[in-house]
Amino acid sequence: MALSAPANKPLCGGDKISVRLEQRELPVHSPKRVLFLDLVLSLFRLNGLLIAEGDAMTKQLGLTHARWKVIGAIALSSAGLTVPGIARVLGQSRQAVQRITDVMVEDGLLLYTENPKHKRSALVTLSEEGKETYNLLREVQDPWAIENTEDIPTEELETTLRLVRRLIKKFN
Amino acid sequence: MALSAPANKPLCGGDKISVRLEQRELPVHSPKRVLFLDLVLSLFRLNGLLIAEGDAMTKQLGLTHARWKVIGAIALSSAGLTVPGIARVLGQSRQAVQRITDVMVEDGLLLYTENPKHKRSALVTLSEEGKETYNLLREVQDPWAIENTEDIPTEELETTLRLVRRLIKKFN
DNA sequence: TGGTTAGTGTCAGCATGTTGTCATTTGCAC
DNA sequence: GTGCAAATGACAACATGCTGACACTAACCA
Repeated sequence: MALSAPANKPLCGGDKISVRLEQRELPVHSPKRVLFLDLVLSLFRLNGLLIAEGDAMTKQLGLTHARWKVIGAIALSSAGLTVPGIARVLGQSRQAVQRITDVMVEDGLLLYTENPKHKRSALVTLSEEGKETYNLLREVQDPWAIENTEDIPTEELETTLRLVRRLIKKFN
Repeated sequence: MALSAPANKPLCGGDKISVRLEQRELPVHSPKRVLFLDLVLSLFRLNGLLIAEGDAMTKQLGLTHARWKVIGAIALSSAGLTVPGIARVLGQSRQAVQRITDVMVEDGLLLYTENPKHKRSALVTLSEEGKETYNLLREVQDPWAIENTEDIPTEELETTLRLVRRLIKKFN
């Protein structure tokens, strides 16, 4: 096995090794089933790659993927979000989000502000520093998004997004 | 916020809360860019949901997502895989895979067998118990795959898979 | 009003994954 | 054959995420 991946980077296939869903020792099923399982496996890989992309992209900003996800969620919400609210948006446990936001408040990126609708559950907002960071995030994220979509037809993006949303709804 | 998610489950939105990529305080960009960022966020959520699905599906088998990913990768490889090989297939670091396989060997699911091509790097194979587990895995996975695709046109699955693969190649 | 149910904060334990580091082995070019 | 770069194994530190548990608060209904 002579591959050229750096020793400590996630080794993200795509080189000589590629997995196809072969049918071995088990009866063949519908091609759609194979298609779907193949898609699921590919989604796992794409997820990892996207996180790696984001981390590389935001390393200079001192962000990690957990952090820019939170910043993005807050920045995109018009109404204001609580910790469990962010968790719902990101599809994670509230405990996981709580831990991240606690550290980010300590680091001065976020603020807990009073929530008129709930005495205990504070609203999480961007501090001035957090807003600046978000703007910097946008500055690297936008060119990245544009660059990666310029050769992809809008219709394909729409079809994919629709299917992904459909699956999300299904598993929700 | 009156939601009905169990207290300790990943709170996977989709209910009243939905994030749309609004443009606030920043110039509007191409709709494609918004589409793409929306897709990325959705993929994060779908990834979490798929893992949760898989975990729920395989809980009775005593598997976790890290484990059925490994079992699946080994079962689908015709040539035999080393630890770094599995890592490449799954798009993860070899260290992470090594830890999982070590435990799975201890648990009797996997075997390290001699690798004629490499003195130090053993081939990871399924033990008898591992093969049984894989068959059980297939028994729950296949109906799941069929159930979740019966109302989705094959062409959409193909378009999505193609796009996902394209992105994988791009980030690889 | 009082009670029940759901949502939230908090702490702890554990599983997973990345990165860094270093020694050792392989493979390849010379 | 030698030497070097890449691959691998091994260990450690750290970030992230899930689950369980328990107390407290909010919301809702009879």
